[in-house]
Amino acid sequence: MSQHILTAVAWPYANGPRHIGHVSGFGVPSDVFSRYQRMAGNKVLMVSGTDEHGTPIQVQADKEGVSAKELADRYNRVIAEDLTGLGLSYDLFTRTSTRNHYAVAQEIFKGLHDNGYIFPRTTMGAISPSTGRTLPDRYIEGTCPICGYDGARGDQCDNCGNQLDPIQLVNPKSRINGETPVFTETEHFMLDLPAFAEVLGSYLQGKQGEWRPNVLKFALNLLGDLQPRAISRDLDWGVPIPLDGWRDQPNKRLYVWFDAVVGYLSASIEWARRSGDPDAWRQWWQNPDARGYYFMGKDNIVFHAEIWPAMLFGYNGQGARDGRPGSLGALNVPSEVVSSEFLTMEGRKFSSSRQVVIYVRDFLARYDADALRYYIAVAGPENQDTDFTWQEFVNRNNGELVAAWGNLVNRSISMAAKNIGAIPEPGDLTDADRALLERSRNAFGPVGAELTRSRFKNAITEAFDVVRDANRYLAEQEPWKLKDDPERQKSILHVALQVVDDCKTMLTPFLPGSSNKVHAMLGGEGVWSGMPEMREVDEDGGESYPVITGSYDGAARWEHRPITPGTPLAPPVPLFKKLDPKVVDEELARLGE
RNA sequence: GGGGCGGUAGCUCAGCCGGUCAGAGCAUCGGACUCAUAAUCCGUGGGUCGUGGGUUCAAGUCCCACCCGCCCUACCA
Repeated sequence: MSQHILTAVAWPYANGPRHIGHVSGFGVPSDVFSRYQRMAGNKVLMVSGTDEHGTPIQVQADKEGVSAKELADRYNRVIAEDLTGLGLSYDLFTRTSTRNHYAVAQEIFKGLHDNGYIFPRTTMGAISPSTGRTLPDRYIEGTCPICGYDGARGDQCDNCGNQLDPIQLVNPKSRINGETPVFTETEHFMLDLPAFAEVLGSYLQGKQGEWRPNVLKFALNLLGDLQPRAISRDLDWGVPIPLDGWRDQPNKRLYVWFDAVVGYLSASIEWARRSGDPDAWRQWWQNPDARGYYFMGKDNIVFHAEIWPAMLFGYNGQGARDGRPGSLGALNVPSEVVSSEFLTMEGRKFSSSRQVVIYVRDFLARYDADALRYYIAVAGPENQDTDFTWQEFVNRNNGELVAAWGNLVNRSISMAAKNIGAIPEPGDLTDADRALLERSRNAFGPVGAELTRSRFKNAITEAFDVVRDANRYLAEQEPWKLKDDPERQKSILHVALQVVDDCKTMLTPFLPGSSNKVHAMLGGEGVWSGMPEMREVDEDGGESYPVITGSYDGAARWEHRPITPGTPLAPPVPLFKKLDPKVVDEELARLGE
């Protein structure tokens, strides 16, 4: 049964290039999932984009002497290029600075406001005197009033660990430019999260046994202490507040997190419009049978398991104050929130400033996308923090990707091409032949089941078990010794090629680029698994910007597919590059300290 | 300070509701093979499952405390 599946991928923040830790959290897992779901026959809509508003981008732009928009333009493009290079199959990867996004974010705000879930409140805020902008707590530092440590930040003292308010700091200073912040009354809008305690509670309870326990436990725990949360800031870079008297205020904008989570919806709407059917998004957002899967790193659980559902409930009129759905109609809340843990780099936290980092761009300049995808799938932070080391990367690449899978493909096709020149016709099959064929064919079920549950490590490990069995089969059958028994040799090679084809199919979600190569090497025609492309678009003739999109309805299906004897075979080219162990030292030398 | 997650062989990691759970891959060592990017295949050593208590007939697997690492900590005051 075909199902509509929304793959909502966390929006990378456009204040700089993204590193491999970022894409290990949201990028690769969401793409593996989406590719599998498409192969399984479901209608996938995979959306994301760059998150471009907020103070950190403004601060970075000020530092570089450019406007926030210019900075966002630059990194939007860089990030889009990188994600395309990784082969992430977005149906639409857009950005939050589009007119469409502004309109949709404002619509959600209005819907929540109309239903009474947003209210104003006067608070004390720190303002930068030179810019008039909100100075976020963590950009203020001073002397800790509790322990006297003089590098305390406005939100917390790193020395004594106490949580602070910036107004408590002795001698507060802006970390941006050293000026003394002014504490002044300012009016902001608050989202009334307590009004959703009940509906969120039953929503989350209903996910028991379905979501990863760490996500659910975390979200349930937050329920105990829901407080109204500010959804506006004193800043000129962001989405204006769509209320009379506020709309035109130059220094009031929606808090970046509020508009960012709306991006899933606005991107879906943008996608629909570009696809020629402006209402197509409704199939993923309003069809009760549709499912929405959200992928992110663990730092984002609160927004996806708590706040975004609350916003949707409020928009639908399903909180404590009831209400009615906004003009878009009632919207689906997330079916599942899939969170990754964190990747560390050679035992340390990623840090751009300390050069403890490898950017996606730099990685792809030297290594293949599938090599990184493989590493993240098999050794990434799926259930706990994991460590990326160059040694481990080289080991995995050379010992597993190249030596096990790449070599199986190469030796099988090579022998068949050399001896027969085509996919051979099998003769009578032995027990060993049938055992391997069944083993391979029967793997689709369990591997697919793991993929459905987002258990990617288990899935790829089980697929690789088949690869190992195939290598063992060849070692036992020794087809290279059967020059005087060509019929038996043909049968063996037929079996080997069939299993290579099965493995290629099962590895497609993880390794789409190399699977396409195997498809072609085995004489397959047409597109096997579609790859993303960047395209320049605009809004009604406005400024153009890049998006990632693509046609992913290739031939790939999640099923055993009989190979066709007689299909001509050419000598194969190696699937993957074997890495010189020296790259470990070279890469380590690039890291800071 | 509060909440959460993790600490399992040299390395990277699997181990849902307690009872073949002490595992996989790589690395080491020994052997086989040569079709293949010196790849593959077979065999082998190695861990008191962070520490200390407790519950139980039985605990990496549950409870408590502690140590270490990581994530979150809005609003208000």
